Amino acid sequence: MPEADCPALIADLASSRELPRGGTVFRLGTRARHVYFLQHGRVLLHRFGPGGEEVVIHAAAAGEFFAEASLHSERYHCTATAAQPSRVAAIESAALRQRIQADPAFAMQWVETVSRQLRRLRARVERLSLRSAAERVQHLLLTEGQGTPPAYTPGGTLRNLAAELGLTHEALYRTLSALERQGRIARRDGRILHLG
Amino acid sequence: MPEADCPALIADLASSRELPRGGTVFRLGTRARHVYFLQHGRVLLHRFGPGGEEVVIHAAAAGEFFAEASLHSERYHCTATAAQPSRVAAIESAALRQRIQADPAFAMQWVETVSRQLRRLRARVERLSLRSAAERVQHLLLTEGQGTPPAYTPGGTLRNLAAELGLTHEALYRTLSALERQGRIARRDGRILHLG
DNA sequence: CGTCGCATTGATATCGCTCAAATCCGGTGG
DNA sequence: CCACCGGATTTGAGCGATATCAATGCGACG
Repeated sequence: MPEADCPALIADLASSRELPRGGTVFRLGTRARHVYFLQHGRVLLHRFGPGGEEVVIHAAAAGEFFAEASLHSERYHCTATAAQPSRVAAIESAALRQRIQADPAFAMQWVETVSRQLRRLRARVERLSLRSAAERVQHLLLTEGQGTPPAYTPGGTLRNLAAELGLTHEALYRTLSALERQGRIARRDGRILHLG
Repeated sequence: MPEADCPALIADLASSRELPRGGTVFRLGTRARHVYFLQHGRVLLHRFGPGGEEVVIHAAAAGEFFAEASLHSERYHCTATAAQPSRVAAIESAALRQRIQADPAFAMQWVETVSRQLRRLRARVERLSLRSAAERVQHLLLTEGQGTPPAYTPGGTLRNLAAELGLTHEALYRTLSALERQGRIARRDGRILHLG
């Protein structure tokens, strides 16, 4: 099971909380006291439409911060619940805000943390805008791959990867097989290599 | 033509530059001297694969910052070119970094700017992960709509909206018609209303 | 050893893409 | 004022890629 430590940056401000499946991290309308870091599991941020339909705004994955907006907002604008048994680190917004204002070097690091996420997310949006499964896979390899030829190591299972690519797992399996048959990618011990 | 002013926050650090279609904003590997704000037009951030295939990492839209990462990076990791005649405001990274470190209130505002983008982008990723066109439209209305019932006003044309939703314009037109026929949405003077 | 989840492959249905054409609209120039 | 043009909007027909449903093998784990 992947277990991500809260970045050293703010480890001293964080306190961990364990949540069962379905557990609530925070609720819409309550005071925004904490920013969170997901150590493991899966947390959904969602809202409800007028008719009661659930709308997922963000599915946080292990190793990510979420609800950073509570730094700048009085109350939460959505509800967060655990879709799986999860462990979250809660960081007091006030303390974090305080430190950003008091420690310039820390402020830069926090900006960097957020900016990096932004960049990755933009690449992901671009990837999801591609129409074909093969294009999405190749975009992933070329933007997230390391070394030459670009090699990508899925963080979790291929099923998870499929979800991240906006595909069903069946579609991803088939696409990988097809690309491999065409000699455009290769798979070795869990990694995916991009060839010409 | 939409013309976005550079946020007052940093207007005094910015200097505008006009670009023809195809003009280069910055190139891969050159020194990361500026962060940019796109006033109007369209700028593509892209990289090239081993075989020379272009990979678009981000398509910046009017009113957005781009290349914020140059605050934390020595060199640009991609190339940016104008896909249309565009106007960009260039903000010196060094000056911006300087101000973040010297002015705590400014630092908080910059963090807020970036965090807000992050939140919107996450919602967009979630939206693009939905399989059906109707679901994407309703997600858009419920997450980006204002008032009750939620009303959404497209920034540009429906064609542009279709691209943002990862659909062809034909698919979007048909989906809107179908939803309207089913009484789930209504369209009045350019706005789209979500009903039940 | 049974169960559970992941990986994989097959068959079929469906939704959205592609190509095509008609209309509308604002702007432009004669 | 009108003819013309380009781009947006809208609707149609057909096809293909991906979702969906289904089944199997496999490894981990209790």
